[in-house]
Amino acid sequence: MLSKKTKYAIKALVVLGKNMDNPPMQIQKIAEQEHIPKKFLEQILLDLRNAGFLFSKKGAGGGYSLNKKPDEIFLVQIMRVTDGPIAMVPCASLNFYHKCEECEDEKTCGIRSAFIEVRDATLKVLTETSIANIIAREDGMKLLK
Amino acid sequence: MLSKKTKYAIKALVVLGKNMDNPPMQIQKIAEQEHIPKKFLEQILLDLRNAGFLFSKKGAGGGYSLNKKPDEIFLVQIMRVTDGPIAMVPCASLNFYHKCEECEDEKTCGIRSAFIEVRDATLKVLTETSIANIIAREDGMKLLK
DNA sequence: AAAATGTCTACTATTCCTATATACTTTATA
DNA sequence: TATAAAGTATATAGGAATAGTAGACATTTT
Repeated sequence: MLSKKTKYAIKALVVLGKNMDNPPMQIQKIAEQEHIPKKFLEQILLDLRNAGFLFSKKGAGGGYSLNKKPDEIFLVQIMRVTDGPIAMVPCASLNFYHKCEECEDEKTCGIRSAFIEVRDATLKVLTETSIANIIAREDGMKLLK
Repeated sequence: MLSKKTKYAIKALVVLGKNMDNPPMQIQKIAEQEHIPKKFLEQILLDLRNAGFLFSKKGAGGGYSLNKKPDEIFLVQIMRVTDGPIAMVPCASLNFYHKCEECEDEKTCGIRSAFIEVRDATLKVLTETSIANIIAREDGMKLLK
């Protein structure tokens, strides 16, 4: 399961992706609109900003906006910042690898091998899905209603 | 990430899958062989037994053996017993669905839509990979060494 | 100067995971 | 039939991670 932190992060990025043509949006407003606890969201937006996804402006009329184009921000990037590894076992992780203490021989571990496949299948979707893509999905689904 | 519980569960099933032609194997022996805390493993094996994967025999000469053929036990089934949902967001789960409290309209949620795709990609591998398959991988990798 | 915003650090509460403890039941066999 | 060798079952403790809160601070606009 995603942490709520990651889910909120994606939600915020989607909102800001929809807000591209407007002035920066305040934490307060995002929090209300998406029903996210404001103080929690503050921290999350800060992380996203420090990771380079967001631009922030202080003071009156300030707020947050995307620092990249919505089609240049992918789920996999967000998740690695907020949740860490994508893989389901540490020994199958590309970016957060570490050895399973109990494992005798990783090289011939069938479980690891299987979960590398899982990782690759997951990664394919996560690296292909951008904020722009999510917005497009929503536009599509709203039309169908 | 998988819980250790699930990882240990899979390890135990693999060991027992390799032990098909022999008498039942004791918790103690599995625990030692796989470096799993014995008391923790007891609970896990009990869950697997109650879920129908294992057959157990009490008393001297007792132990655990598989209750199904290794090619009839799939990762997805094990994970659902020990960890629960496969999906990364509750609203995208097939077997453990529940609504995201903060979500306004699930029907047009692009995040949900994307994570249903992730779920399906993950599920494809997990439903195709059996204990027998994992054992076959290990045999294959050992030959290559 | 005052108000509106984001920044930063620390703290707390809660939940979940991992593991352990203890008492009990069943079975084999000496 | 007594004893030892297993599994069964439930409770609980400790720790780590997650979720959320508080408060003081910094910057910018008006």
